[in-house]
Amino acid sequence: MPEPDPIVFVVDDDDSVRKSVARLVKSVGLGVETFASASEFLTHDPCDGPACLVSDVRMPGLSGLDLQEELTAAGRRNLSIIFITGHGTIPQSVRAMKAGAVEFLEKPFEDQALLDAIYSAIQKDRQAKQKQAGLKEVQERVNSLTPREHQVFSLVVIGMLNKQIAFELGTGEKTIKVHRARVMEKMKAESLADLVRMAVKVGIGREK
Amino acid sequence: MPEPDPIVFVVDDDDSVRKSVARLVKSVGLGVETFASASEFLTHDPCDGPACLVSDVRMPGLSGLDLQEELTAAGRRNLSIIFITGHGTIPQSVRAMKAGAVEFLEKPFEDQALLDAIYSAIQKDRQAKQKQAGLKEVQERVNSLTPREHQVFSLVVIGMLNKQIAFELGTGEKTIKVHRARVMEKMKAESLADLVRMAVKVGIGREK
DNA sequence: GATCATATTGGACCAAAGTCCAATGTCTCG
DNA sequence: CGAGACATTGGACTTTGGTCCAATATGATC
Repeated sequence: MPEPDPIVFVVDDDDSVRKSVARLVKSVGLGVETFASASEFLTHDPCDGPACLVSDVRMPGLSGLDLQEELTAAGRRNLSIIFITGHGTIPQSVRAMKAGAVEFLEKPFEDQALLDAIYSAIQKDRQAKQKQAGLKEVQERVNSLTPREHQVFSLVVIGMLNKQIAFELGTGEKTIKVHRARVMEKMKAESLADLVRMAVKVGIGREK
Repeated sequence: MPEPDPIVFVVDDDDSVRKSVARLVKSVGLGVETFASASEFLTHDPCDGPACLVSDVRMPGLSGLDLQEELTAAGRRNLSIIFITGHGTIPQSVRAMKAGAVEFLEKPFEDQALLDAIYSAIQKDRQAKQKQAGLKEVQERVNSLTPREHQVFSLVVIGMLNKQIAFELGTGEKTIKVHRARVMEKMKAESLADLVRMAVKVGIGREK
């Protein structure tokens, strides 16, 4: 499947900044979409492909930091963010970085500095999205398990024997085998090792 | 095993700052050790218990940021760092936070703000040390494996059958069983699930 | 040469897990 | 009420893995 081209979202109330950043981004062949306010950006649909956000800090209405908070609170997307600001403060930059921002640039900045940050942010976003896609895939398989299968799954991946599981669930060993086979099939696991790796991924059975 | 009391290391060239921070830290019952320069701190032995570092940014000789770099380069310890500064800049704070600093405070700051940062840093340090201890434990077991055992280990944890492993290594299935049993014993794994979890921890056999 | 760790193989046997077939329940839906 | 989907349970059998025993070969070290 061909990966969509990376898109850079630009949020700034200053028209001239939007335009100049957009021009810069386009000049290196990246896609760009601009927004005049944080709330405007928030109405935008999340995108599938790799992306990042370049946002001003100080804006009428929602600030850039508020926007960052909204995005992480919404949870649905973990967009990599780069802040640019004319009159930023250290507490602002610290807060932004703590919340996971990739870069915090003071105006005026070198074009290359912004581009470097953008490349880095997109790369980070790409990896995050990839990881999340894998996790979601596994999570869906887990959700397709019946309650009983889920129990068996949990006990199998912490190393319990069928016999022990049967005792634990108050049933026969033969029964567990069938459940176990269904789990392997539904989880698309080719081996127990596979299954355990998936369990680790979704955080099942960390401790005994 | 009783955990040692947390220690706060303070690095600042200003004697009065060292003293006032030390007093503050002691007042809440935490241990404290002060250093007048980054290089002085670097000669200090790494400590086992939970700890954190409060450092000035601007100092004669090695700066606080240089110190941070040295510590991460040395690699031996991942101390949580809190920076305090009288005349810091945004680029400095961004660099510090990118490098993993817990907090970056401008003087003057509230006592409580520093204490909050210290508690947070110690907590983070505790978790990091705990995780690293677990990892080191497993890594040492892996290192105790003979070359052949290591091969078998790698193949077992990606889900291959003894028969397949034997073919892969050009030897008999019976032999693999012996190696496999040794691996389980040396790795102190009680089950295959256990073994796979350890492999995930040390990053062996992520992909097939 | 003797000792030790490592790698290798064999046999006999048991335990565990996977496979195939069959049979209960327990739902919802028409 | 019956039909069908699904979860659940069981028996008989095969394959795989683990365990106990023992044995050989190789290389390094002392």
